[in-house]
Amino acid sequence: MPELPEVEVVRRGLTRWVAGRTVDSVEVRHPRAIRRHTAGPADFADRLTGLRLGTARRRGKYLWLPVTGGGPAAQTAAEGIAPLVTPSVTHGLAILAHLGMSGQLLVQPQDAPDEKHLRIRIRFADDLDTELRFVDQRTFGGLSLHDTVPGDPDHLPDVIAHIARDPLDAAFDDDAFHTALRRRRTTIKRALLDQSLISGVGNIYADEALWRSKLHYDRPTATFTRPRTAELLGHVRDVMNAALAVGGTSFDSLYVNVNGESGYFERSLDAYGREDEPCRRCGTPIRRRPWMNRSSYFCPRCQRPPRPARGA
DNA sequence: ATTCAGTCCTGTACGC
DNA sequence: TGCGTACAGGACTGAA
Repeated sequence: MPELPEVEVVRRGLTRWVAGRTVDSVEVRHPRAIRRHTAGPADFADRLTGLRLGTARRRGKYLWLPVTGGGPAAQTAAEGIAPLVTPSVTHGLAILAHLGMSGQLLVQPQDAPDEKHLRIRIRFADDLDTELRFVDQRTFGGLSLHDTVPGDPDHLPDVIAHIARDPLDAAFDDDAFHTALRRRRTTIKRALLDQSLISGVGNIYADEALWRSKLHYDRPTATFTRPRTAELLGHVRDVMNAALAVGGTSFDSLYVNVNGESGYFERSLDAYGREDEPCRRCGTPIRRRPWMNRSSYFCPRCQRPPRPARGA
């Protein structure tokens, strides 16, 4: 499942292979893949055509491409003629992407066979002979076009303004996170998955960071001390950086790769998916517990459950 | 305001 | 073999 490290790999690939290119045509093959674009598939395709893509950005698991143009200069470019004036004024628009559970953004030769779950195809007004494809088996992900937050240097799409910065963002505020954590009346894994508190952490990296921190997923956030929060954040960053280091090997290829090809999941996970396998610290079998319609993996010895609250 | 259950989707694995 | 069911699970929605 694409979480922050995988999405970052895609971001780099997008910047390398499609930034600076101008959209020539858009084909929406499955309306659900643009369901967040409420004006519908035709509007999405029409408005995207002629726009020039900027450098890909990321916050947590969200990706976006700020776009410029749409005016006469861009139309000239769409006809394959070099524009006299490069459009530089932002229209305050960005293409937002979320990969969901199974989404992939692929840069493919135009004559490559369609993938079985190809949802959106974007062709460009140049002679590079490659196109951008959104492929998504389960259609939890999608693309959409949005206004950006006025004055935001990263051209953040307005619809994700509520998403917190992620722990690899230089502007992530550790102290503010700790304060917000203490204020919540919830448990630590729920908090880690709350994208308005900290973004980019999904089920896999939550379990991994908790295992590294020797913390049980049901520990109340109100019990967190400043050092404990700092240690947890350190482990979140470590596990994400480790994944990024492995997953980052494939972005050099033509393919903007997304899922699992790094092998990271099979080799390096300590808790997630390891039910009944020995804990790499103490040898106790890892347990799986149903949790919020999914699973939590943990070591019952290293990660002791919290003492039940009095009066419970 | 905050918390949380329900919902969307499809391929795979598994028991009978 | 085929059928039904559980599971993978991010993020939005709406209710409490």
